[in-house]
Amino acid sequence: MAERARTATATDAAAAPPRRIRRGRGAVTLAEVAAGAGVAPITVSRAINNPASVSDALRHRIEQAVEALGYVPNRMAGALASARTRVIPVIVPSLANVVFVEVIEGIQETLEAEGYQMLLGSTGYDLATEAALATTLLGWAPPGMLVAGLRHEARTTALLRHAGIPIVEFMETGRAPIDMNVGLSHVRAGAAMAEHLLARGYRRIGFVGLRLHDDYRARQRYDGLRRHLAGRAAVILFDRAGAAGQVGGQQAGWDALPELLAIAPALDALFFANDEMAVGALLRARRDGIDIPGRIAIAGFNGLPIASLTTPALTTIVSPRKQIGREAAAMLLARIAGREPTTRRLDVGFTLAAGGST
Amino acid sequence: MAERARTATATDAAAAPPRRIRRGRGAVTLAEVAAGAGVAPITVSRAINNPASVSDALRHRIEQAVEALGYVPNRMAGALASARTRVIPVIVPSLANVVFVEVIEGIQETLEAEGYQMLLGSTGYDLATEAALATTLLGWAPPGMLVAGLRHEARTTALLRHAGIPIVEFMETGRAPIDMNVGLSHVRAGAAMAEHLLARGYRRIGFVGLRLHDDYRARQRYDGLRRHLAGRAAVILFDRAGAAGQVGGQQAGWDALPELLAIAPALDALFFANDEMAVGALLRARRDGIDIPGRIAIAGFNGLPIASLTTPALTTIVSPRKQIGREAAAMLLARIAGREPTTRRLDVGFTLAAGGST
DNA sequence: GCGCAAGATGGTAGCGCTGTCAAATACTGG
DNA sequence: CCAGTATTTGACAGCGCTACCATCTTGCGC
Repeated sequence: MAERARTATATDAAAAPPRRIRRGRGAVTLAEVAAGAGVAPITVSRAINNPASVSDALRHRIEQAVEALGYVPNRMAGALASARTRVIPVIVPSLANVVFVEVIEGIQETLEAEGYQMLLGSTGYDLATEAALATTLLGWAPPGMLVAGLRHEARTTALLRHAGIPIVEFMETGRAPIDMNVGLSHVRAGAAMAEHLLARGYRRIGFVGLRLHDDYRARQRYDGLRRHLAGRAAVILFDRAGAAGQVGGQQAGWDALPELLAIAPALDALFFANDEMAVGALLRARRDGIDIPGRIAIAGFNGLPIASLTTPALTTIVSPRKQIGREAAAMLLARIAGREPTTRRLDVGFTLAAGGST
Repeated sequence: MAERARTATATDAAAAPPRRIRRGRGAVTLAEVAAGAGVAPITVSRAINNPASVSDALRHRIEQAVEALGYVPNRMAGALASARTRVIPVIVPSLANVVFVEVIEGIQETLEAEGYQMLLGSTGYDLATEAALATTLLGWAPPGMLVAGLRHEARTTALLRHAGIPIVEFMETGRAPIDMNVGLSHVRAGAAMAEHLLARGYRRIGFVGLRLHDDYRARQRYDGLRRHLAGRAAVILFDRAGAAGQVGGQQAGWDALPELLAIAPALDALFFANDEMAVGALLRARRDGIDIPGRIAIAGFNGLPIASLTTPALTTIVSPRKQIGREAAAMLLARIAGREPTTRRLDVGFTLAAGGST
């Protein structure tokens, strides 16, 4: 401080410039703690970030000063100075969808264990929003980043590719990830359900989704279903309208069931884009006295806990959502730590849980 | 840059100190953009943060340079220099609980509209974790903070109270908030359900929750129930064990129903801590052929969409979750902007949705 | 008791950006 | 064409912290 002042004075000669007062937010700074403890600022920094490198006596004195003054380290200053942050942005389409929430929990759990913090952003299934979000979040100079999905605007891909940090795209597997990828093949999941429905004798199958342009993973399941059934069973796609950012929900399934039965009475099975819709349909069938699977079979996707509690139990495909989150975070942390993860492309797979609904 | 070098040389005389090289993360900086566009750094800063204050020609040139170099502003440097962040931390107990997710959506929506970013932290219903989280998050020098609940450790309360920023505690109403408060009275909600059950003729009522020490809001509903029923009906509390951080779930309700009927066969109504548990119980009743409400009545809390789709429809108390989020965020933003919100204590109320389950 | 290694502490200079004020330029009316 | 004002641009310092290196203690072997 004194040094700085001297230099300034020398520069301005005897001008004695009016000392400008521009305080930060008035919070206690590390320098004040240092003054309080009678040590240099750098020592306080060390005592906080690497306690072992400071003698017991000093560390104790510093801790007392920290306590007494209520010092809270300014992470931004620290991050700026060290060019290191422990904040990792996570971009997902929506929080309204339990599926992402569970993945996030897996991520959170893993990041937290390593002392990292998650910065969450949601796009509402809009790729332009995603691009903007990616830019903003990169501005926090994160050591890595987690993004749901492999589909992005070109500029988002370019931005992330050139950010020079490890990136994990999670949820679905596919070709050409930006960097790393964890998920499952939704196309194969659709095919697996096709095989199941085929085996149980269904031949006129409807796929029911909401806003499939947004929910392109559901669309991939449909593609897998359709291709697998080609020539062996009839498939109809019902891509229903809905509010933006909303790709499921029990109400949607509840509403869909009677409408579809009216439009396409010959259908013998319905594969819903997700369990919530399927459960909605099951509940509707229960209320309206529609026999499941006698009148029509119902299947879902995700393997939510409720799927096994309905009567009949819902046939669904169980995705290891929490595992996706854990693996994605672990892979990222490995790379951040300079280690190479076991693999950069991980397919966590899925299992089909056959219930009484098909 | 040149200025700085000159000063240094003057100080060290002709020592020609070995120019120390400590680059940041190698990202493009504002200074480089400025050089590219042939303007001063501050002008680039202005062009980005307040485009109107720069002439069209320059702005255009700068935009091109930004584009060409792929410049992403370093938010931390900006925040440090201006002592202003647009990141607002939100602390919730858990993301596994839809209820908080919906509140978060309301918050997110409102913050985003004003150009603020949400930094999410979850405590796993642990107050010590909450304290640690609050400290960490304050380190980002946020302009305000949102915290779920009114119960904290003393040090958390002290920390937040002295942080000198507006704080909103949301979810429940109660006395002595740190600063502002938005929510509903869970005690009154419990009383409202008591009144409803009484009106329908139930006199032996069980309250079923999971880890009520963690889920103290559910406990408040129980307290409201118990007090309202005192002398008019018998009340039993079932505080069931469960995994940490987990205070609901359909499975829990599914498991509870037969156990409680076995333990306390004389009960004529069950008020579950939340709709998920209640729905689990309804599904179990459906599978086991237990008549609802004939054998026993079932009620829940939250007003999740599924409550109206079950057969019979679930009697529940609808909490305006998204509204809580919106109001909390709005209140905070008002204070941040220096305006005084209409009120610092907002009770958003609730409504009882009577279904066939009671 | 001395030389030297290891450990503890401190001085200095930025990290990349913006607030403040000053200078330069453009614009207006007479 | 010029003073006077409004607008645009720039120089400078510093936000709070940590990397880097220098310095000062210690402890230890001989």
